Amino acid sequence: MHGPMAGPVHRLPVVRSSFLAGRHGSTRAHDASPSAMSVRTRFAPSPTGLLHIGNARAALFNFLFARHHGGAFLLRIEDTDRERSTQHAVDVILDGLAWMGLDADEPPVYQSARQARHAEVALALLDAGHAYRCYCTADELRRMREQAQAEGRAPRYNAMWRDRDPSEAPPGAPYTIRIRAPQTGETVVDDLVQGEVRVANVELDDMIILRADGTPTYQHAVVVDDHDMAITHVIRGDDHLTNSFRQSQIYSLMGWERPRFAHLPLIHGPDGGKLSKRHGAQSVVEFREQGYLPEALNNYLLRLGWGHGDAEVLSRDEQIRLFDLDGVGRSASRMDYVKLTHLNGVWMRMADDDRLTRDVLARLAGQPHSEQHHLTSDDTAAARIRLLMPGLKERAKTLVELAASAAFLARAVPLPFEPKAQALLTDTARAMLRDLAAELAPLEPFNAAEVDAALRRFAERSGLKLGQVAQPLRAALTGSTSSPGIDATLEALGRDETLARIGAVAAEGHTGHG
RNA sequence: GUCCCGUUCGUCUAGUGGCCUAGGACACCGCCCUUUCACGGCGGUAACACGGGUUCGAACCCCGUACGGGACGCCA
Repeated sequence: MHGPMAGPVHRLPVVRSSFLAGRHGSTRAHDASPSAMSVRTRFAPSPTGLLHIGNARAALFNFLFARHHGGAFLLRIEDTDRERSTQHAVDVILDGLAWMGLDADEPPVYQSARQARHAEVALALLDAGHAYRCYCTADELRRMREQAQAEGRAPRYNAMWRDRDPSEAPPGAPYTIRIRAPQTGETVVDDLVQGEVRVANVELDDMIILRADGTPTYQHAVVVDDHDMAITHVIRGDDHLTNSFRQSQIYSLMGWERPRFAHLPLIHGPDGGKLSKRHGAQSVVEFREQGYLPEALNNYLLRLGWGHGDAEVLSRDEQIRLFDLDGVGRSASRMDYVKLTHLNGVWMRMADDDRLTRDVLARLAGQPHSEQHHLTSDDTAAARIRLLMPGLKERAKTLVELAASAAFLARAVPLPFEPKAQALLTDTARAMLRDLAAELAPLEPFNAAEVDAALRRFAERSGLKLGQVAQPLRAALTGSTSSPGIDATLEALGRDETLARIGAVAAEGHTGHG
């Protein structure tokens, strides 16, 4: 029945209805569901060594849609282009998805492993008369397109082998298999985002489904795989909208039920053009390196092109509860790094202090430090950073900023000073700090409350404003003019380190002008 | 070139014929809080692309124009 190429049937495990019945009570019926079947979505990237944020957003929407409807989210690696598809490229995608918290519910499907099945379906179409052999060479096709375009027509295949007898072909000549597409009427796709989109069938030509070397084309492989994986909703980028017309034809020729389609508007750069390197990060690994939290990137990507009332900051649970396709906009949106950064600040403030401390430590360890600024032992630094983290995280918008703001806690005297901090350390300030040290030394316990009380006491006695005491002190202890509250900063540093740092500055002033 | 899609503050959006003298968020400006810097609070500037219809009434419905985007491979 099938041609010689038909190999073993790689039919994927299709969900058993018993498995679905009564699972998680609320698989409520929804307009978007083609039938009573449980929702199954997929993310199908081709491994190019990059997880672009456009793709990441598509993955997120597929994930959220599946979860919202109590269905399954699957992953398929479209690695039919063997040259570009390395294991490393696949790992980049897997890592990125894991970091984003978008785990698939079943093991990933590798498209390259399913070529026999793709060929089997193509041959079935051929046997049924829904497809035919085309003996045109690539060169002929190219000329055909050029001529059509020159005459103001759409660059299409002219169907020259559609009704010719294969015996007219040169013996032994290589051939491709083309679909016998309808030449009249129109193909309609009722897109869940774009609405009803229709195109006249004369605009579509007889596309190739099996190449001369027996491998499937993208359009064909996608349809066969989506069908075998029992995908109910194909949610992908807008750039695939016209593909869905051609893919629809394969579904109807095979007599398969079509999935519902949802085409998401694309993400542009801040200037409205294509997202490119000069705009900033484009891939999720870059965002991770630049100190963004996955919660923030998820939240931002969700709100880019989707809205639900005034909701701005959404946890994963809220996202799942509120997400649906009717909230997706129809126009392209621009990437706004500033807003992403703001959202990252919001999520950092809500983040767990231990987790942030670990990340900061890792970032500090990875950064080269100049030789004259030695680091204290990791344990001491970790304890100080963890203690001050509540104040630190309030002042940073990325993990990179957070690490930079925490660096002073990991350093040993002498500290590097910012120019503004240096300027605060005048001779009078150094003298004042010597007196202050005497006030601080006996504090017991050496905590924020005691430090605060001591500073106020000292300022009043010296006839100084709090700021006149706190700012030079901050400069001496941190090398900078900004930090968390000075009382908390002292507590994090501890008595010994506080006095050592004041001493280093005071002594320097003394020798410098003695 | 052909086909398809889109258009509300600078940006992301709410809005599905009367609730809109168009709401929220980021950014920006001002004030408050304050030991710095942030956070936070209060207030402000700022938009329905344009032109025709339909309707008692239009940001919302229809048509056209302009602008923007996407697709047209033996790539995915």
